Amino acid sequence: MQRMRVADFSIRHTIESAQPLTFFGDAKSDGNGVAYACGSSMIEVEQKGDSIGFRAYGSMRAARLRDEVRARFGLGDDMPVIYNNIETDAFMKKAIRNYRGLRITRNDPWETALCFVISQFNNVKRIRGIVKRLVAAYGDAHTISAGGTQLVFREFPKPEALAEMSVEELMRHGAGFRAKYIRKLAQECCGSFDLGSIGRKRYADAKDALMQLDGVGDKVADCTLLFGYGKLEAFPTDTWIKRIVEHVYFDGRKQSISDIHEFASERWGKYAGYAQQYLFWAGRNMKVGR
DNA sequence: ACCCAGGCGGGCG
DNA sequence: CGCCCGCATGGG
Repeated sequence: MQRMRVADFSIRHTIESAQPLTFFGDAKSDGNGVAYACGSSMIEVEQKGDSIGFRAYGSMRAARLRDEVRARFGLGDDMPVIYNNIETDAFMKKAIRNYRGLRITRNDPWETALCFVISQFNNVKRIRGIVKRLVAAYGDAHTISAGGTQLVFREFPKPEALAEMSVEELMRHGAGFRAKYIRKLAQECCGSFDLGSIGRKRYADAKDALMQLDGVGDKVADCTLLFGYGKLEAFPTDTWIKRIVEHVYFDGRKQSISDIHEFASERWGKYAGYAQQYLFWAGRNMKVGR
């Protein structure tokens, strides 16, 4: 078990706030830890006060594990600077007070894109169920021995595994009308579409490229850029964010999606993604506009 | 029963 | 362009 001191970090808020880890990781019962598959390794992270402990089952060197955990949970983000930039008003101030330590996680782009393609016109509980059934059905299995007992886990399914499944087969896991998008996304990602090149583009170009994919629109592209590529200026605008922004900043007046993008970009700039996650989680838990 | 969910593509004006 | 509609499925 390695340990690391952390400031301005809450693993609970981070893993509960409907990020990719919510969809494929398993939270500890007390909410202060999570286990997730990272390639062929299983990683466990838990938090006690201002330090985290973490370990990997499977072949992962200590230095690589440390880098993975640091990157995955956004522990390199300068939270005092970010808070200073997004604490623009009373609502944001309260959101930061209530959810301090919530970080933007950085996940595998393929995993992120798939999770958010599944998220469309769906709810968090069902998204998680569908993702976990896909992992159980199509993820490569690994057995690890820990203290005399054996543990089996499955890694996230590779695009190659999903690409060869029929739409009907994928629908058996409750994916509904998204099954055709899942299949096409998988085929593209193990075919001509280069997910690696997206990260090297600037935000606007990367978004245009992602939106070429069938089933990836404005919102899924922004989620993929934020949680998969760490592009913190992305401001995913779903029904919750739209309603919250209209309620908090426009006195309830309806705004278009592009109005909201423009507003967020002007107000929070390169940290709009962080503002979005605090708005989303605080507003959703307060049922703003509901 | 009815409504909605971290939207998207297609068709229309 | 902007607007409107249908869409699989299951929980509240």
